[in-house]
Amino acid sequence: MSSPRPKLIIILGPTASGKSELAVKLALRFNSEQLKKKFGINGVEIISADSRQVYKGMNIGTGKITKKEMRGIPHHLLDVASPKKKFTVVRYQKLAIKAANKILRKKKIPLLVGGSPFYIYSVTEGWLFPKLKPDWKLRKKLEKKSASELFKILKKLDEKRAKTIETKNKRRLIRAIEICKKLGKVPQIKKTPQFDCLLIGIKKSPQELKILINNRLLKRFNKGMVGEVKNLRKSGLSWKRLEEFGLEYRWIARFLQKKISYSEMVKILQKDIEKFSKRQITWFKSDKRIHWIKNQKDAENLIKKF
RNA sequence: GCCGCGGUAGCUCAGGUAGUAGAGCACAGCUCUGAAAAAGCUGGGGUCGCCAGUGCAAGUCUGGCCCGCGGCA
Repeated sequence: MSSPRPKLIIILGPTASGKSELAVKLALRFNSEQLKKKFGINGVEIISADSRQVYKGMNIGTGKITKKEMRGIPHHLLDVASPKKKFTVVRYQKLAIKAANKILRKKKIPLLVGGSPFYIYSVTEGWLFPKLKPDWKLRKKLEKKSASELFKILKKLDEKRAKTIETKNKRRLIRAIEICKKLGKVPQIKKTPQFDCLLIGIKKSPQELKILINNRLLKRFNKGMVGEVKNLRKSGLSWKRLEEFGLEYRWIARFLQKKISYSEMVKILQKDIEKFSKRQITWFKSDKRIHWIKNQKDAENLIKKF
């Protein structure tokens, strides 16, 4: 047996559930002299686990925490990439693990906070992704083929992977083929978890969540979210790129292109964010390790025990 | 009152020549091996406006009635 793994606390939950705010409150609490002494730590720092907040210039639409709201708590992995460039989960994983270790070296506790399940689990599970960068040129070529054609190609290259892959999901099929072309086969994924994780989930009823999403959306528009997208456009982002970001960026882009009206945009966006939150919940729901909490006190108690 | 057009899933609508109904959206559930706020999958739902007629068989043909929309008077 190796020495016990360092501790990592994760705050997760659907969008608009109040993760960022809770995280700051918890951090402030555990930064108090009393608790620092009690647990023999130097405090807490926050690492964002959000696949869109990593981009510079995407603030209102991603609900990125402001300097003021941070209340002096250091936040990592915000604004670490240009929206012009593709940022992927492997890059995130690397940076997040690096940040966590840096925090631990200061004898502080890292608090991973966010709602991007794929990103969160890449860190907690320590997935070892196939060591192969995306080949965008190849992808573009394969994109022209139909799903069934792609499936046939994959079946020839790697029958085993073909058995478990979704036969109509072109994006996944293309990635699998990409891997086969370079590595022969799609390797089975290995896990090397590096941290001892405490997973805390924020629980909200569907009705509650719907209201929170709606109110937050209107607030974002009032804060100038449309202007933010215009600025991104001005800085050289294509409509296609904005489309890729999804949700706010996708629908505002369509509105700015006059493909939909303002009221349509607001209505569709509201629905789309609700659907997104359901997808997040689907992902978390099957994870029995998550402790679902109702309030800050529950979280504090869990962390103290941990 | 007359003439047109329409009444099919919660919504918008497809359904030559009759053979017990489909699509998109919505809703519900799910997947996740370098785009993950991405990309996909599965499912529940309809006495086809009402009544009668013709046919072995009627959203589908015939007649009547009801409702909505447009036009004429």
